[in-house]
Amino acid sequence: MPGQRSIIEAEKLVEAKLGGVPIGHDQMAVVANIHRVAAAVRQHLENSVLRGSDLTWTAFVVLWVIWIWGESETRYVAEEVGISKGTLTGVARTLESRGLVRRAGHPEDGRLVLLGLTTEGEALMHRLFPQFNAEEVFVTQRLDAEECRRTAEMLRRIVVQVETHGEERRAALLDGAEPAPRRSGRRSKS
Amino acid sequence: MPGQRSIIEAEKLVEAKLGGVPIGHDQMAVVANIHRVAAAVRQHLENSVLRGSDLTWTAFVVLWVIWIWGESETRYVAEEVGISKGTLTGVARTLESRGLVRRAGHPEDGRLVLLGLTTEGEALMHRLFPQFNAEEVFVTQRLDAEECRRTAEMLRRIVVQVETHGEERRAALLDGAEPAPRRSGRRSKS
DNA sequence: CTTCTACAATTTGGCTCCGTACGGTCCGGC
DNA sequence: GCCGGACCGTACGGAGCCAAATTGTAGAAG
Repeated sequence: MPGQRSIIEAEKLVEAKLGGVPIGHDQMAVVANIHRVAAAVRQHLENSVLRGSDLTWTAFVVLWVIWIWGESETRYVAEEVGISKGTLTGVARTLESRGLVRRAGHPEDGRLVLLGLTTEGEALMHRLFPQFNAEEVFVTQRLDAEECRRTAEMLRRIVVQVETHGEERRAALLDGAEPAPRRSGRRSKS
Repeated sequence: MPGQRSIIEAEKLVEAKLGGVPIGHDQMAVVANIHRVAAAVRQHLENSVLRGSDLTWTAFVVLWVIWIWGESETRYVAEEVGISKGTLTGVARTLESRGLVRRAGHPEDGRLVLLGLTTEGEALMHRLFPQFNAEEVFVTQRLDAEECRRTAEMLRRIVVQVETHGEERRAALLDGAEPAPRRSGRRSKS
C-alpha cells in the first residue's frame, strides 16, 4: 500500500499542531481506521464481485436487505440500508427496470409500497451472495473467528452509542442555535 | 435505534436461504458492522461539527490531511483521503475558492501541484479539530482505551490485507476475463 | 359528507463523487 | 530534437445522496 502513511505518526503531528490541547488519540485512531477500512472493503467488493453483475454497492445492499427480510416496506428498507427514502426511490426504480425488484402496493394501507425480489432477483442473490461472502472472508483473513466476533462487538457498541445518544448530543452541541441548513439540496421556498 | 434489525437474526435467515452453502458468519458480521458504524459516525460528525462550518466529510478529510502532513502533492492527498484525483480537483477548487487552501506548482517538477493550507485554513483546523475529536471520543464512549487500541489494530489488519493482496485477488477472480467496465461514467469513443 | 391532519412515497433541485477520455506540460532517454 | 511516459486539469456521463416540495391515501373531527 504505497503512500499509506501511519496513523501513529499522524498522532504525533497532531500533538505538535495542538500543543497543550488534550486529544483522544486511541479514539481518533479507531474512527480513522473505520473509514479507511470501510472504503477499502467497499472498493474491493465493487471491483471484484459487484462489477461483474453491474451492481453498485448501494444497489447490492438494497437487494440484500430485501432478500434477507423478504418483501418489505420501502421506509424500512431505506433505514436498514442507511439511505434516505428519496434515494431509495431512484435505486429501486433502477433495479425494477432491470427486473430484479418488484414493487407492490400494500394491501391494506394504500400509501405504503412493498419491495420484493423477482425470481430473477432471488436467483441473482443466491448466486452472488456466496461470492460476496467469500470476499468478506478474504478481507478478514488476518483475523481469526474470535477476533472477528470481538471486533464486531466493539463496532456494534459504537453504533448503539451514536443511535441512542447521538441526537441529544447534537442538540446539546447546537444549544438553541438553529441547525445551520445544508448548503446543497433543494432551497426552501420561503 | 428503531428499525435496526439484528445482524445475528440476519445470519439465521441467510442460513435458511442458502441451505448447505457454508458461510463465514463472523466475517460477515464484521464487514456489515464496519459499514454500519462508518455511516453512523460520518453522519453524526457531518450533522454536528462539520455542518456549522459548511464542510462535507470529504472536504474536511482533505483539509485534515493537508493540515497534518503539510504541503503535499495532489496524488498523495487523493490517495490518503481515499478519493480519486479527479474528485480531488473539484474539492480542492471549492476549498481554494473559499480561501482555505492554496495551490502551488512544484519547484522542481513542473507537472506536480502542491496543496497547502492558507492562514485561514490553519486557523479553521485549529479551531475545528478539537471539536471533531471530541465527537470521536463521544462515539467511542462505550469502549475503554485498551478496547479502542485493540479494535484499531484489528481494522488495520484488514486494511493491510486488502491493500497488499487485493489486487492479485481481483486478478485471480477474473482469471483472464476482461474487467467488465463500470457501467456508469463516460463511454469509450469506440 | 366534508374538512382537516398525519403520514406515506415520489418528485425535484442541487451537490458530490466516480470513471473515462482527452489535452497540455514536463521529464528522461535515445 | 523527438518520443514515450507520468502527471495534472477539464469535461462529460452517470449514479448517489439529501432535504424540500409535492402528491396521494388514511383516518379523525366536525
